[in-house]
Amino acid sequence: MTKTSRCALASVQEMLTAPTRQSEMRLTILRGRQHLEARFGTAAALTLRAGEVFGAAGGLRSDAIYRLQTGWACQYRELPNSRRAIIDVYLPGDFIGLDGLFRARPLENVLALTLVEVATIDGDKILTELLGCQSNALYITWLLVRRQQRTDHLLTSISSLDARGRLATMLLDFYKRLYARKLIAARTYTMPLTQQHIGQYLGLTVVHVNRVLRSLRSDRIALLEKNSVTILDLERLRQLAGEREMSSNYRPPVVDQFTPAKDTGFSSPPMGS
Amino acid sequence: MTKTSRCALASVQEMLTAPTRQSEMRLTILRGRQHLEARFGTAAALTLRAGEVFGAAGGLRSDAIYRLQTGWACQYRELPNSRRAIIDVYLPGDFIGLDGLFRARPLENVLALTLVEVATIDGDKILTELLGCQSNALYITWLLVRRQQRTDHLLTSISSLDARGRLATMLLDFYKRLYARKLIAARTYTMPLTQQHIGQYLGLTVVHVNRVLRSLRSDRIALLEKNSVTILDLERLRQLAGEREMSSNYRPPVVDQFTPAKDTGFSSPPMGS
DNA sequence: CGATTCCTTGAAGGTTGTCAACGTTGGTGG
DNA sequence: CCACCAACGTTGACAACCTTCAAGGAATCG
Repeated sequence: MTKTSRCALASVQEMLTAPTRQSEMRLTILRGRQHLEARFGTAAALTLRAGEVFGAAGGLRSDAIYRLQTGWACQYRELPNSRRAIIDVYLPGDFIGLDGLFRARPLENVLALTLVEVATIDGDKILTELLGCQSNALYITWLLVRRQQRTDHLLTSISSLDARGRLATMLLDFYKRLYARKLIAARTYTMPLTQQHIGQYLGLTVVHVNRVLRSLRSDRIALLEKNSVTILDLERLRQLAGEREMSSNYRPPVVDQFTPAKDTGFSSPPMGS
Repeated sequence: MTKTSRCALASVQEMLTAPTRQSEMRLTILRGRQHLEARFGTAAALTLRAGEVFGAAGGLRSDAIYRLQTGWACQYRELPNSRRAIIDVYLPGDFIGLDGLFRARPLENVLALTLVEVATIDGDKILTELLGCQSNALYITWLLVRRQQRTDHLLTSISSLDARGRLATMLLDFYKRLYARKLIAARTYTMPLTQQHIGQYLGLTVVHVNRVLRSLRSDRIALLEKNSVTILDLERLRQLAGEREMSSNYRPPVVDQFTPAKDTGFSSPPMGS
């Protein structure tokens, strides 16, 4: 623990960097995940129909925490315009409302996109309590950072790609997230967003979303019909989304280390052609 | 302090809502803030010139935490396009790199926009350590949520407003943030972003930013020249930004409760005409 | 003083939004 | 079972917004 011993190790750590140092942190985070899992395991489950708003139903307190067990949901913001912007889409396994400490009212702006089952941890100061334990705090921080990264990604996509690129990003994104949780195995998935929703998510009009989807279809890149997405040409989709070309030594980022999947093991979707 | 007395107060708390219940949490968070302040007080200060990238200079570890003491900085993302999207702008007083736990390398994508002074807390597992204390964890969570809210706001603005609206949002935003920290008192402030940066921040081209700025000037709404912003017609600026009209009982949101300002007291800018 | 970066302006063309109309689907009640 | 309705999807024409290309002016720094 002396200053000198740490310095002596510095160069070694430099070379090993992440793997070793992270491994102990990983264990701590995993403990946090297990703890939160256990909490949600015994939690009251709530069912919402498509179109219902979280917090409107049920006497939920302002700082409840949710975990989406099945179904999709989204968070939105409204402008006096009567426009609506969708800022995040939640998939099965996602946590919702971790920012609840700083809300005044119950979650008003989260919408069920399908029939949805949510586990709810209610309580007056639940977050404060959870943050009292280091491993929980680490896990919650990790979850908040994940959410931030999703938003940053969407923001980048919207502010620097055209409609085609944004659509490609979105389709790819859902694919990766679903795959990482073992919710799909092939390049097809059901996506309950309506074209209206897609427009609100990507900052486009319904009409234009429709046009671009058609062009993606006619170019045999991707297919969306009846809530079902099929990726036909992954490589071109990635190009459109502005992702870097794959080199031989490319290692896809591990995106979902700490979200429990149906099956443990690898967590990156097959990206090869 | 008995359970019954708290229950008896429940209905009263309902009416007062936030103030009372939050007050104890506020104290905890404030302890966290003081703790972090103290940490940064003794921290090494680093100086960067405009255009320099954080983490490039100095042997900073991957999970260092920064606090911007003076100057502006921004965080960006790059696309293979060779395009660049600015996803957040940091003002004096802001913390940078709290998501560092989950980075592999030192902060590469934060750029000094001016001459910048940053206090740095370096160390192998500094975040893990900080999260071990409840009040720190609460404060850090609060900071992460603030950052998320900024991003959400920007995202909403970009995805549902035209260029005029986005510019208005940005000008208003900086105004509010600077005002809340007592860094300005009037409706004028210096803003070191170049029009190129503004374009990258709002998803527009330089040329168009220039044109829209000109139109805002000729409509006597706002003025930007030589890194100096002057808000001429606050009410119209707010309308453009899509903010709700002010009603008589409108209470502006308190945005910056826990960031130390030059002076304690109120923290919402004057919004009246 | 040159060189670089930033700002400014015009003209042309592409992308996206608006408006309007119609087709399709799914649910509901007679 | 059919008629109806509402929500969603689809298509065309046109206008508005924004980008691209190009070139010149202004400011800043060595």
